[in-house]
Amino acid sequence: MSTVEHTIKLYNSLKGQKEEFKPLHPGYVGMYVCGPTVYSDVHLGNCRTFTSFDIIYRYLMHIGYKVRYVRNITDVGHLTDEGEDRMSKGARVAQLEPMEVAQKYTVGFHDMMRIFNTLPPSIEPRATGHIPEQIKMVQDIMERGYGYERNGSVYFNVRKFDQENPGVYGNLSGRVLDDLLAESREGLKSQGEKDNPVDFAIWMKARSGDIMVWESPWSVGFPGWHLECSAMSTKYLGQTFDIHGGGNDLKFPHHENEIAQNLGSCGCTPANYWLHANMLLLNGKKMSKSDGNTITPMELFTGESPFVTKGYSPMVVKFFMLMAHYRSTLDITDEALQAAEKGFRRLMETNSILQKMDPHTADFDGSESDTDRTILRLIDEAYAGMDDDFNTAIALATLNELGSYVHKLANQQLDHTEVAPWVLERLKTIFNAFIFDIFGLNDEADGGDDGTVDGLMQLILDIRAAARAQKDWGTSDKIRDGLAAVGIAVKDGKEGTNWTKG
RNA sequence: GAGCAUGUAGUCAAAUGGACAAAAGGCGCCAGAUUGCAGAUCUGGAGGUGCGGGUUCGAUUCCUGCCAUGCUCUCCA
Repeated sequence: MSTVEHTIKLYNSLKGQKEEFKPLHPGYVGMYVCGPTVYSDVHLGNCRTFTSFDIIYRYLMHIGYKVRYVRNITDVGHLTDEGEDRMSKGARVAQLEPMEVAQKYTVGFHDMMRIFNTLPPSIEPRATGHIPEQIKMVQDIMERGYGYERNGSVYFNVRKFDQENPGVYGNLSGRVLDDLLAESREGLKSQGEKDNPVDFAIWMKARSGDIMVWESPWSVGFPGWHLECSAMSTKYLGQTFDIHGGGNDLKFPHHENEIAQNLGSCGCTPANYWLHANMLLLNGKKMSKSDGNTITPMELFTGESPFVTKGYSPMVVKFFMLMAHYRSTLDITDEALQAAEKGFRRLMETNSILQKMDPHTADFDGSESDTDRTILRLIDEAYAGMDDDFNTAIALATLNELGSYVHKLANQQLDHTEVAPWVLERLKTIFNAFIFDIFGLNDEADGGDDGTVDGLMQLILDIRAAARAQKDWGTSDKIRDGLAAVGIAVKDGKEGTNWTKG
């Protein structure tokens, strides 16, 4: 039984267009997202990808889906440009056990995901914990004739796969196999033991010095990089599932090879919908360690970077990400972050004003005003934005428009009777839902306070109000300036005096 | 070198084959209201579809060339 009333449209990379989302089982969604390779600190770009999919996860749940969200940890098999396992290399460099490296960066990754207030996935499987499943998949692929062994390593026969499944390989990334073959023809001489340069390893025989190795029917070795996602998505979501996500840069070859492996092992397409989050830029350029155009999440938070004039809190960074659509590149600039900081604070304050409002039931005449209709229309627009490929930019813009009604009410520029009690209640519910449940923001300003500060502030502001009543501006301003010095902003309004921290 | 994307005010960014009041929204800027002042808030305003060609009654949107930027591939597991 499905209770989901929303029709979601999402951009399917497989088709290159938006289409209506139809889950395999009504009311349920299976979603797999390629997680990090834990051999170094998490990259800011990864934070965007996982934040984007966290919001997709949250939204699907919000509208009533039961979602199983699987996001893996890759801790073996992903090789560096020099052909060394990334985990092993990390271990060698730091003189640690590979599992120590994996543990260190997995913990760091989890910490960062918590800092960004993302929900943990339903299942977070590790590649090293699924070696038997991966070996089984290699066997299945070989049985179906798409794998061949060379000196203890096993390769996936891309050309044969393409001949028997025309149009599949390259479809996701918009590549033509013949072009790939032609391009790599020059490299024929150095293709090693592969029959064809486009073939890829699904099992690698260990070389001397490799430390992360397992027994297999072919050799002591380790699984190929792309295999773990195929094996683990199959294990936890089934041979065919709804959504597969990841960063845009994984489209080729990683996701293309994943599809080939799944089809090659069981003859079935893995995911119906492929979603790809786009890249983060820094000052209009790609982030790159080699030319110094890069910033880590921690540097962004602390402000210890030449690219920012100050630190920006995790929620500000997250809010900044929400201002763009997940499928667009997003350019990080100091100015844009400052804008996001103000926008975020404003939205949170608007919400806190809204949540304190009482509906005016006493003098409500039961009619529906133009304001009511506008508010309801804007709420629908916010949902319509999210329904249309999770467009957080539209949802956010709509919340801002709704916010101006909140302030008009608070300033008595709009009469309370203009908003029906039930409309106000709905507005309050929707604001909380979008900000906290869907976007996963949190109010950093009121964290960890037991009410002492509230009490103190009340006392101080009472004293100041008394001074102001006497037109004692000296005392009034001394209090305001003193509080400003410790980071508390005092704002006088029609309804009395407000204060905010930060 | 190849494939695929993207290019929207000062800035980040959304949307759209048209007309409407009107190409969202955030930040910045200007003016007014409010205020003891400041802030916040409200109202109003200035400012934009990279360059050229094509399709169309009409193009920011579709096609195409150029330029710029990005991703992937070009060596390999």
